[in-house]
Amino acid sequence: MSSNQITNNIRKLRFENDEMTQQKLADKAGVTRQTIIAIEAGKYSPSLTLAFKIADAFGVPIEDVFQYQQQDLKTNNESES
Amino acid sequence: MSSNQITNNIRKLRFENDEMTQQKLADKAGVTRQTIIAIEAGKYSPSLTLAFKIADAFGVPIEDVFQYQQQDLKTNNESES
DNA sequence: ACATAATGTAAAGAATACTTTACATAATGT
DNA sequence: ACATTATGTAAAGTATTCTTTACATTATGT
Repeated sequence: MSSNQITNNIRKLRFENDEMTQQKLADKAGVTRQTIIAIEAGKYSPSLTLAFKIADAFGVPIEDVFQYQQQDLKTNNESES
Repeated sequence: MSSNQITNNIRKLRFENDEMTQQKLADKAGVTRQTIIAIEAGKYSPSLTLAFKIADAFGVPIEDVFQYQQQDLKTNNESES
């Protein structure tokens, strides 16, 4: 239940950052490689703390790494573009 | 151990947003009032999903609500090969 | 051929986030 | 005085995240 509403660009960012390995990212973020694998694969979403650490590892804001797919909180009409 | 490294401006943002009550914020974020109380008081940090929902409730990016106090950033040179 | 590095799956247990229920207090309104 | 609203504490239970361990596959180097 409550499947994951968060997508991410971790794989893309790893390759853009000198092909950083999952292990290297795990070290930088202070978690295990398994955690990186699971999050990168979208199996579950990280804690906010880990999200900050991963974003820091790439030197970008959280929003550049993770995107929240809001399904329907309510009809929040914000037509942009 | 591993006490919370995340601070937040929820209380300030609530009052700036027409004195939004904790209950109202909880409704908007889809969690219970207890969860809002605990996070606002810094008892624990939210999941990334909830962080996004709370930021959305105020119409601001996550960084405007939550700040990561990084204590020791890991040096880059420890698994260089 | 063999070793090593990088990625992947799986599953049990520990740690943390979140819910539910219950009760308490101060402030406001009738 | 009484009811209602907003905030707070606490504690037990559920759900989710994260760790630990083990093993598999593909690619690269010697």
